[in-house]
Amino acid sequence: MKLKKISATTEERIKEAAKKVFVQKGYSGARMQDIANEAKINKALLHYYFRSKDQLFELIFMENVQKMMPKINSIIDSDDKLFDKIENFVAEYLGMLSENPFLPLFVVNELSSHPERFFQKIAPLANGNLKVNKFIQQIQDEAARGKIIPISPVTLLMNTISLCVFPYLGKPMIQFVFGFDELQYRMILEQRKKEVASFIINSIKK
Amino acid sequence: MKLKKISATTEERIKEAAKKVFVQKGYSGARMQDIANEAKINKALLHYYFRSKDQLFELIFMENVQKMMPKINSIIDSDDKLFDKIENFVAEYLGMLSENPFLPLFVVNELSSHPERFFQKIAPLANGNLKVNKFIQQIQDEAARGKIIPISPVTLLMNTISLCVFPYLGKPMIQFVFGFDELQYRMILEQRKKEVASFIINSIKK
DNA sequence: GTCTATATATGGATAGAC
DNA sequence: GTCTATCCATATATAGAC
Repeated sequence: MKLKKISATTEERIKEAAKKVFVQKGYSGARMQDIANEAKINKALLHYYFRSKDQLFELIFMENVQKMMPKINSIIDSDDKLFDKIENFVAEYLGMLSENPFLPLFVVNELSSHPERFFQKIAPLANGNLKVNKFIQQIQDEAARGKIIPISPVTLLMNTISLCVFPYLGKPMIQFVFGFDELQYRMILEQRKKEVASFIINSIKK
Repeated sequence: MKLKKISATTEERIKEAAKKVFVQKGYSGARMQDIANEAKINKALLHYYFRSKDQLFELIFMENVQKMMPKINSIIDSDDKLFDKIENFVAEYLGMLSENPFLPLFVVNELSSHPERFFQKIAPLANGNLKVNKFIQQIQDEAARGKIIPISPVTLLMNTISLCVFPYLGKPMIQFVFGFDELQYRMILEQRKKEVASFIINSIKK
């Protein structure tokens, strides 16, 4: 019996490969040859599908950045109670990160080294503005009711994101400092899914 | 009256310039020409002082990584009480970061994109192992005495480092998401020096 | 030590055959 | 659509004058 085509289209293979290489090496570290090798195709074909390195990068970058915002917004802007919201946020965010472990470094790194690329071309489309109004109100309400300590919403959000994201950004550094191997580190990341929310809630609970 | 030479030696100027450029653009993003311009000298002179880009980078990288470890160790390994230790650690660490705001991205980025460079050549010298024994003992003791919730020392340290470092790594991202300008962000970073330690202590205190 | 000029290598991009 | 061969710009590195 004839098998259905297993391999993805060339275009898809290139995008997969490009993501892998860009994420690993950053824009300027990545070589078109690396991407071609990774996709097991010829270098010229990259240019056939995506005119230039710049265009290929922008596409990959966009596709991946855009994944992040909507999810975050829908949680931040939900009607859940504050503690539930924090738990949902952490669960959702860490889940997304464990599926895209290199995305934060990719974003942070390229945002830092080529801010102009981002702010000129990508930011206008990405609509990066968080919907924080409801969230701010909740924090103020809970503080007024004496349920949590007074804390600025920005601080709370920054701390939450820090606790979620840093272990992915700092993976090699942390592994080095603590001496963890890959398996150990994966277990630690897994365990954090349980720990992080309660760490945050503890710190603001009265 | 004859003034003492104000300008640093050429070698020093190159190192300053190289740090600035490498930190800003990463290894592969940095151009020797950029460094030469920054140091206001000729490109050839770079090679005269430091044979190759690779060697220059390694030197800069090393010098900066080595700054981090000893300080951290001396605090972690001190005889201070746990809460004091956390406060000292955060104060010291955030102080260091505010003097070297781009160092974390530099380290994390290069560690991720060129792990081989680091692990082969740099790690053996840097002696990255944290002295955590005393710290572990303290946490276990305090938990046994019911002063803090049970928490793994690794988790506590990772969270602490996350809360300190991430705002520097994710600066452009956070600025974009929250819409902060430079001044606002600097103020937020400044404010965190007061907030972070108590956030952590709150979360583990019973 | 510092410069200008140049050699050499690398990597993005294109031409043209199939 | 996919390949090989090639072009061309850029960047590292060196030679050699001062």
